[in-house]
Amino acid sequence: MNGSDFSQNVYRVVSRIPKGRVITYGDVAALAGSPAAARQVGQIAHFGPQHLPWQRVVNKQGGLAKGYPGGGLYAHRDLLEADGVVVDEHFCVDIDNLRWVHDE
DNA sequence: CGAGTGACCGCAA
DNA sequence: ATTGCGGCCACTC
Repeated sequence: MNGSDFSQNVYRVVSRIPKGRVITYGDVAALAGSPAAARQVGQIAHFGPQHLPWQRVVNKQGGLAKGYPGGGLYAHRDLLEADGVVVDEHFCVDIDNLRWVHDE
């Protein structure tokens, strides 16, 4: 039906991320239907809709996006803290504790 | 339409 | 621990 269900799926998953929670690119990709398309999630985040909370999407290490607009990690960090997420001086979040798994 | 690039992940050496 | 490679899909040249 659509030329890119994957993108549509990603939009749906990301838009469902609760505030104060984070998710990994790999998890978004897996929920979107392609567990190995984590890379694509980043591409969609950059070219996709800007009204989605991409700030809650981080990598497996809990590290923030390097290519984030505005100054990369600095902009990303501010947005995460605005959501109530704690970011350390190494631009890492407590992924093991805040990781959202499409359950709540 | 072909090739290169990219906000990543996982495995092998 | 680090480095290298393949894989996935969308976008730009």
